[in-house]
Amino acid sequence: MRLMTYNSIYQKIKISGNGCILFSSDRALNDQSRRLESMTVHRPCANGFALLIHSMPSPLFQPAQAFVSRRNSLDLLKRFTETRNLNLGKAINAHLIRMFQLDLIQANYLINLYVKCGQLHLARRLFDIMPERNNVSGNALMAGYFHAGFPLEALDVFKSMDLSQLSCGPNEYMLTTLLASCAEVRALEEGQQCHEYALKSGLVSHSYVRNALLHMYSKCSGMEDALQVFRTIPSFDIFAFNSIINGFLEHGQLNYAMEVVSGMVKEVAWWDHVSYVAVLGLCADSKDLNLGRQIHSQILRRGVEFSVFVGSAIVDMYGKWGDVQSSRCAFDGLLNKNVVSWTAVMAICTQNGCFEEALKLFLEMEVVGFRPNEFTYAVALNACAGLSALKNGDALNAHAEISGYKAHLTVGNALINMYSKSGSIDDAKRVFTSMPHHDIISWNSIITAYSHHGLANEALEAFHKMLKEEVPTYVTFIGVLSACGHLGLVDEGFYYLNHLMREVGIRPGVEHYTCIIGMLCRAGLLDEADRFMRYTCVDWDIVAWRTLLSACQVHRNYGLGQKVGEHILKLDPDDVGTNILLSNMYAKAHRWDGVVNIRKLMRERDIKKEPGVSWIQVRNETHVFASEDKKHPWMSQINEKVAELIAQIKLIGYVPNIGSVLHDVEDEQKEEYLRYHSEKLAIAFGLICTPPGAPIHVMKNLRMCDDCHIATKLISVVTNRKIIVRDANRFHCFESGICSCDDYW
DNA sequence: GACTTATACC
Repeated sequence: MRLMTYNSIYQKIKISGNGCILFSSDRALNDQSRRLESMTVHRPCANGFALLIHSMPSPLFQPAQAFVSRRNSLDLLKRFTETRNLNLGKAINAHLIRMFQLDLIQANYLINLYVKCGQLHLARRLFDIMPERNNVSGNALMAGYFHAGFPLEALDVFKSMDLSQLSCGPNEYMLTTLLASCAEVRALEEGQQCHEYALKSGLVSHSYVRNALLHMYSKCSGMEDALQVFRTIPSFDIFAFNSIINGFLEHGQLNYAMEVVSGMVKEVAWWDHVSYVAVLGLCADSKDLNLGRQIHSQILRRGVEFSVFVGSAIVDMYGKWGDVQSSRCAFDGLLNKNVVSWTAVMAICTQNGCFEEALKLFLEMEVVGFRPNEFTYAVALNACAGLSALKNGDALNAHAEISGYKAHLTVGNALINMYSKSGSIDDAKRVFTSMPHHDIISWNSIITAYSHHGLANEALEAFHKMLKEEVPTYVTFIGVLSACGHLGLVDEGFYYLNHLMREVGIRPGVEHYTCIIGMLCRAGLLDEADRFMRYTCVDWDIVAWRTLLSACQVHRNYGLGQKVGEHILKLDPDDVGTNILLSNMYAKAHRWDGVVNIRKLMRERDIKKEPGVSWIQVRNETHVFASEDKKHPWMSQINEKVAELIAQIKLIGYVPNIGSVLHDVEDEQKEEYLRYHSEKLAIAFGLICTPPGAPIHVMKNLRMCDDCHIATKLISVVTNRKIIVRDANRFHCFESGICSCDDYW
């Protein structure tokens, strides 16, 4: 009877091609056999094995004789690896150890199983206690580390291995993994050693090894080395072509990438979805709309595997062309979405200024159950930065902290940017100091942040600290030179421009030269700035000229201002900013004929001044105020507050700047107009809605007007509040009657 | 016997 049952179980499992396990306890046998008999045919092996193995620790079920044939154990391990069945894999592991059956091959199978189930620590533990290891054991673990994003650990495993254990040197598998890890950590020297070994051992003729070599060189060194390997490939190899295109793409050598693609066109039957991803990326970067659309339709026509990779690449391509609509459309049509495609579409929205849309997508993504990753947080924070949405940014900060992503560099960097653009320089600084590591982006972000907030000394101090750790970049010097401008450090500015930049090999661009113009202007050296612009061989843009014009307005140098203004209007007669600046300048000089003239020209050319709008976030809601806006539900309270504030600040010297009002009306009415400037309304609303002492953050789409600037300084005194206004140009931090811009903006 | 290469979001 007992034997029959054994046999029937054995046969059943054997017939289905699985394992064979025999136990001796009567009860166990009866129980198990009954359960085994009733098993469904679909997963007899897994269930049967689980029942038997799981019963083993119980004293009732002591196996008198448990047996898994070696062949069967390997079959089971293979199956459990394919189905990622960690528990049964562990059970076999326990069983084999108990039976003193665990040999090298089985252990290698197990390492692979643990690796594939994402249990690197288990793989590692097994690896460490193995009495004997070979190429396969090492490589299974190394590949595990590599794929999990720990290439350094993969290299460490290799270094820690006693190579005499390998009967021969590393085989083609291990060499491939080694090269891939070197590529990832940009270890050129080690990669070259691998190359030498590959040549000596003859493994270089192996296509995997060759492709890994090619990829390693394209990552760690120039494309020349990669091409040398590429030329040794005897026949068309899609892997190699894909790697070469991606290499050129990463090095920004788009023309070469395009050449390779042209060469691939006749082999188009062999393209795989990675090729499509690469070519779509090329079309995105080179703005080749024609080819991009062709490729997109070809993908649809040929029914190319529409992986998340291909989908995200299409979303990204349309977005990089600035076509948010098509990008969004492509995204909505994706059948396979993942965090990356969601993040891609959010990034596209953010890059094209659709910040609210990006934040909406972030919420939607969570609703449908995708967890954001570090890139998602970075993108969402950038969207907040674009909106100066401090509250949302704060919430995201907490969110990222809870989910453990705050420790990532990209998130830290995005937080610095968000806090800085939202007017909270203290928080930006706090994030920067609390970060365990800084990269060049972190440094650039904090330097630029200090600069924008007028904290030029801090910016330069950070810059000098940075020089001890990192090599400055193009962006670094924009922050540094604008800091020099704030401090009036003309000599230092020129030193950085002419010497330090050359020393580190950065060619100054128009942004740097514009900082120099700003610096000269700020120091009152308007004629020098004008001369510098006329005699330096720089492709000056409108922004640069407007910097000079704006300075003429501030310094009341109307003669030069008129000359510069006319020059700009020759370049672009429709430039709104210039027209407004000129008209303000004429108004300041009481040159009403000039004002009327500009307004007439603007009317004729149908140039409309963007209406002034200010906004403020209170308790997660954004309240928008336009000038002379009467729509806000709290308007009567706001008006009352404005009147109260004006009365208070008049006592300490406020005189309404009615000279700046262009309307052809009585002075009293002009004063009335000034009261309804959008920033005053937003500030008053902020004061009503926030507790005493809380800082007020207001954003404005245009440059803050002179009258509001004076008024806000005084309001910061009478209310004892810090008021931070981000206008079109910069931040103004009003505190105790002083503004961080030193009245120059 | 088992283990290996390239791709999308910052």
